[in-house]
Amino acid sequence: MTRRVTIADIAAAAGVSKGAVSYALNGRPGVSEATRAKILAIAAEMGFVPNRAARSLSVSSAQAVGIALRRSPRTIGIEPYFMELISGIEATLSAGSFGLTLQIVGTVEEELEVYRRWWAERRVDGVLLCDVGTSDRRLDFVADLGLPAVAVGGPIEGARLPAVWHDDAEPCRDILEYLYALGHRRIARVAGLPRLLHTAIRDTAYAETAAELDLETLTTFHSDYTGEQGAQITRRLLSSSKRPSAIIYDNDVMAVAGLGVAHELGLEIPEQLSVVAWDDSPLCRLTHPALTSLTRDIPAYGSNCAEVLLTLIGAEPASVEARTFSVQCRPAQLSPRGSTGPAPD
Amino acid sequence: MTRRVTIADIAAAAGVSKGAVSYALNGRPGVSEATRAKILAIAAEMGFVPNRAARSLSVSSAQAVGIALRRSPRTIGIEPYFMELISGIEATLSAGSFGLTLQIVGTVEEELEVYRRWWAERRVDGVLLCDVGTSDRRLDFVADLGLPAVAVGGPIEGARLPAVWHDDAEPCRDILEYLYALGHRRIARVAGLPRLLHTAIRDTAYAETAAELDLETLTTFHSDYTGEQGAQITRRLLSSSKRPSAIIYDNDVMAVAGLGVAHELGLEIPEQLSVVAWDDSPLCRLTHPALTSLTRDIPAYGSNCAEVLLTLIGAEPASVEARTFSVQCRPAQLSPRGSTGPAPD
DNA sequence: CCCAAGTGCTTAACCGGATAAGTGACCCGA
DNA sequence: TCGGGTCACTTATCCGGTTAAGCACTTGGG
Repeated sequence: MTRRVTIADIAAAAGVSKGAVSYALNGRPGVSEATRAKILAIAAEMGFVPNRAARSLSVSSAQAVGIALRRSPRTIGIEPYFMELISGIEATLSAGSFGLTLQIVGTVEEELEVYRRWWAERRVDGVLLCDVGTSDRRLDFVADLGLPAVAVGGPIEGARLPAVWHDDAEPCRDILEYLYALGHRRIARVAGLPRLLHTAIRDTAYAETAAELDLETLTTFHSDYTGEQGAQITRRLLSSSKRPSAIIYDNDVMAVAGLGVAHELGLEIPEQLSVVAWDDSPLCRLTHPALTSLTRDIPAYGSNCAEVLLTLIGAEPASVEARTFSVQCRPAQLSPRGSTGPAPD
Repeated sequence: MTRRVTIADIAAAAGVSKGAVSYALNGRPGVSEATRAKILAIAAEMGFVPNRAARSLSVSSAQAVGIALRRSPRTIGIEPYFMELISGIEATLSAGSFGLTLQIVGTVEEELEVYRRWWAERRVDGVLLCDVGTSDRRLDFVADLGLPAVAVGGPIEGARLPAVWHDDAEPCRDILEYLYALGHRRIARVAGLPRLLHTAIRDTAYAETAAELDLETLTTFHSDYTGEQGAQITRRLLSSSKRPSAIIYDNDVMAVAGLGVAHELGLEIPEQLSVVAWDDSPLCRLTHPALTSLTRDIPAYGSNCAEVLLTLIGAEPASVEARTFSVQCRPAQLSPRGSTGPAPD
């Protein structure tokens, strides 16, 4: 149980003052190169690591960013998306020697309260807002608070904070045109929560493309992203007299559940039904047949978001451009696999 | 952009000294009840939240615990286990107003380095060690460091720190006896990483039970828990001349992948093959047929671990019992579903 | 030769809390 | 009436860093 080393210890060992040690360690002028080298050597030898609280108190920065996730404990694990996102975020943060603070909340009110507390406590220097909604109270809330934040999703019109997002419209067109080319005319879509921004964007894009092509029907059912609802909606869809020949799911979990229901009903995939999933996670390759899906690099996306947040935190408060710019990532690419094929006659 | 309120602000507003405010807010003697009430009222009105860094610096506690996960960014999302665990941990921590710091690392060396840094920085008051191995360098490392830690897994003989664990032997017997009762005599097992403690425990338990029952064969293949390896091993197993009539998987992801391979080979489940999965996540109910699996309450498990860690952090350093006790949780329960049935003749 | 500027370091204040020690005012009992 | 004890608060110091200000000492230009 070694004792923690402070700059006072180093100062004593080097025969200089605390101030000189601080200057030397932070690469600031005020000490000669010879002294600096000596201090650095002693610090390294003693295994010095600055006390985070002391530094935070001095420079008013926590060297940490926060994420508050609004999910139920039972369903949070099933979607690979978040862990992949967090993993990407974390990679960038730790490269910049920032920490990641995670909190799971139940309601928006709780989430806002968490942001307020983090801000007041100075526990984090900024936050990442996930699950951006069409009208999202959190955006103004954190902006009013003056808490640096980046929206993981967009684009957001009139935003007071940066957003990092993928174009969702293009992949929607890609999917529909692909299915159309395969001969599908009756298509169903099991969408996510309607209050989420990307759901709304996809809704519009699908509707527009469906109108351009001469599809017979494109019916959309909104769900809560869980396997249960995905299965339930699929069961209803496949039992109806006018069964679709293809179903598009807004996430991978519902697509897997839908595939299960198709098996349950004895349908051959892709001969009798084609299935497409958003968010290509390893989950899409576990099933048989493997799921045709829209591939995005989620860890890279997380890294992007974290980079923008770090820039924002480091930026001068005056630079408004830095606060409202938004980054558009490469749109998702369609990865055709075994779950899609020509429409039945 | 409101300004943060400090105890000096409250002191000025109440017409008392900083010290009196501190006593009042912390419920310590030293102020009259009338003054205390007045100070509390003013603090509440001004929306006071103590600066975390300042308090940490004074009391030498970070009010946070850390988790370092050793996983690749690409596969970290697929296993629901971790997110569920974290969610349970988080619930307990935030109830005790502790924060959770998460870091993802690549190697053991990095992980140890993270613990050392966290300790030196005083960024966390304690850590949770996941994926406990049969001979785990981390246990001694954190103990030597004097960093409070709880092992998420066990039991660990001669442990210098508390462990929270489930009995894994009993469920192993349950599974084998259940499959035996269904008439299965040729059983295969796709196990996890052999270096992990619970894999070793299960290895032993299966071997013992297999010896008691008069099973024809129980072959075990070790894997890395990924769907790829699960699929690959399953493909080999099912293609062999002496095909098992039942396969037990050490996690849900491999079981789902195995189910996919069985479909791919045209096998009827459960008529021709029975499948059992460990760790009943929502994933097990997405497939068709739904997977028979071993149900544990992972969020509750996480909560338990966090509680033990909080106790440990709060405990007097002298109390050795508190540092080495271990908590055994309710063993996993077998939840039979559609993926298991009588053995074929 | 002397003053100004620069170098290299020390000193001390500060961040925002916690807390030991100090200080009156008051009460009580001998 | 006076010493001792308690109460209610203030003062001052500390935690471990950062940083403005101060201070010797060197150097160079006029």
